Amino acid sequence: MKTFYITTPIYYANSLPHLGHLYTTIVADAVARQKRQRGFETFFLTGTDEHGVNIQRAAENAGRTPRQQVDYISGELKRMFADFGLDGYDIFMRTTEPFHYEAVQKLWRTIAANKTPKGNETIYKGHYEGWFCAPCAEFKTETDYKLVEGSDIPLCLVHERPLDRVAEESYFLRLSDYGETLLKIIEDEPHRLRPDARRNEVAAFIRQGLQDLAISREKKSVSWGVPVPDDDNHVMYVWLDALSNYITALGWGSDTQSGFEKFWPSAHHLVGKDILRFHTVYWWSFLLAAGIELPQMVYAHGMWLDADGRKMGKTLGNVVSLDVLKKHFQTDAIRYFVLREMVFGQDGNFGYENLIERSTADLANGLGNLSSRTLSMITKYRDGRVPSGTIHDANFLHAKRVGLATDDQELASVLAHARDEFLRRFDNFEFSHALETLWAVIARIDKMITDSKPWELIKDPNQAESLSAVLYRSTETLRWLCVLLFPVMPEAAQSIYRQIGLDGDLAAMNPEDLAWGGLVPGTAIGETSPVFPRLDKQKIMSEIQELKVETAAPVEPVAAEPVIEENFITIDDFLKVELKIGEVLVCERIPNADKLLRFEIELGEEKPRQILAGLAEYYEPEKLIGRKVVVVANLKPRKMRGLESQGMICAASLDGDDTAPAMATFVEEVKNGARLR
RNA sequence: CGCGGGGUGGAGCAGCCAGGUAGCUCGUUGGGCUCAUAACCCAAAGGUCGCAGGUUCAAAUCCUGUCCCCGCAACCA
Repeated sequence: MKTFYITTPIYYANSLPHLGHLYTTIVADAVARQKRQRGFETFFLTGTDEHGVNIQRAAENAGRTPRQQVDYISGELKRMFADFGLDGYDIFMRTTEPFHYEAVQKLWRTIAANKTPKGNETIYKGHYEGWFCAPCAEFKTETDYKLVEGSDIPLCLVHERPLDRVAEESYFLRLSDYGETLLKIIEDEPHRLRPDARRNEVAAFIRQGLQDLAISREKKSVSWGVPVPDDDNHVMYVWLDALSNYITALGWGSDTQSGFEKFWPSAHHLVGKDILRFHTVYWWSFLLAAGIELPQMVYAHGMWLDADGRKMGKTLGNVVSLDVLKKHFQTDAIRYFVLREMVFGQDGNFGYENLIERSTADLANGLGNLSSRTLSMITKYRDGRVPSGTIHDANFLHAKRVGLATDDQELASVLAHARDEFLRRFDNFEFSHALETLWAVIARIDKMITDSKPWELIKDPNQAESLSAVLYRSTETLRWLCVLLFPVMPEAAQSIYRQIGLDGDLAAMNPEDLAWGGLVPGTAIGETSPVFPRLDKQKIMSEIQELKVETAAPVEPVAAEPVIEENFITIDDFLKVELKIGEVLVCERIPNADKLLRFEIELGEEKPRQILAGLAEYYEPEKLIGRKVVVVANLKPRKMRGLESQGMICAASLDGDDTAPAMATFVEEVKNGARLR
């Protein structure tokens, strides 16, 4: 039997579910459903990655044990999946499962027993000292962190949080020996890494040269993880532990490997483009080192941006809320939207308004309306029974007169072609294009109905067969669409199917077996009701707005009281800050810096001060020369771009507002060096 | 020359890899129709496919250069 194995990433159990989790899982769910329809024995994996120092921290912050933390998050994720009808997975993998521990340890041993392609030991013990970011789960080099005034501990650029200085014994995987092998695979077997643009990116990364990879941490610094075999002092690095879930979940390394043997050869990983490197360079190296076949495909999809194409983030407040989605939208509409809107592999825009518009245009006005008008006519004109589509010779002329084809052949072949194209596109992960082909069919049927004017045919006894044919063709097309669309919108498809009067389970119907004429004339249609209720855009948008205000509001009063108290400073505190008036003598741009301006400022001291400020985006340097400015004169000097900045220029701006700041100045004449107080 | 993505009618996008009369959705205007969830159908207006070269019988598509926008990185006390 044909098999198919599809995975989402296992989601890191340190934060609550968000749109990204929902999206990848919807895609995997749709693919899995279609493969099942088509007779593939399918295994669909999702789950949580539950180890690492970051989860230890998240647990501490929440006053939980790590175990409670991961139970909580994986519970929330399961609940979210249930809310959105994503219950088709075969395993909810958790890396804290005992069987996973055993299997990962076996993987470690297997790797250690092998040699690299260059004949070296795969794993060796060494020392690593560096700045480590727990959320990223990786060591940071100079270019990956920033230093902040008054602290020797750098911040991670991604997470804006202090790094840990990690100087410890560590096991390393000799990744540096695998670069050439990896490159060759990427070049010779391009289907394993998609889409193309991402493949090039990964290849470029490998060509830069691979560093050996630390694959363990000392237990004393990280205890929450899988122990390294035969060394009590070490715990596995979280990526090795996490990535191997894709095989341990199938039983690799256990007594019963049959699942692994059956499904692994057809493995397809869906990942966000942010974790592609881990799923190719690292994961593939682990597999190569262990002598295990590589997955068939790693597909990196894009990210959802907001309606204006900006990255979603808490600071911008433009994050799509799963609660809002659940409250206001049908899950099938959401599923359709994400699959239709995003060209798979590229980034896409997600706004509630886009979702409403597409739901209205494609689902309510398109598919829903076609179903509605067809079934309604069958009720009114044919006593609720699907009529025969046959037009006999005697009525050919009548049919031709209203522009109706006398047989079904053309439509049947259009549908067959659309079906093939849909499946081909779907197989190729081109969901958006796949769906387009079906909507072209809907438009065609709408046109057939409008052109043949059933409401007039009903008045002419000679056109009885023409009318029946129109209704049959439309209904039969709907039947096809239900089978094809089931993976994308299971509930709606099944609902329309039932309304047509059919009671089979679409999950088990192979679209490849669809044949024109499968709908038996005489079938009594079911009870009809709108499948996609019309959405009132204004109403929904204002409700969403209210919800935002409601949820945002309560935070403030609670925080307000104590904070204000703390925010007062004494006059002594203020006098510590030496604010002086200075005159700009020199102002110029600094090469290779977009934001920095270099100033020389006369403060009534022996020498002018050199001060750097991030104003280049807002001011013409030449125009600032001669201007009086307010300078913080006793700020600790700091180097930027290799130049020392000996103070700071005061300017007004709003937090989170990226409009131009305004430099402080005076209306009256002030002498250089005058102090503000 | 830091890395990547993108510039196609009013808006959002597809087409580009495998050159051959520029397409989709929404919007606008006019018309038709009434079976249908104020829906559906037709028609029209609207594009120098960022710009400049080149290859070619033929370029949105391939090549070279260039400008602009968006992420990321650097830089912003």
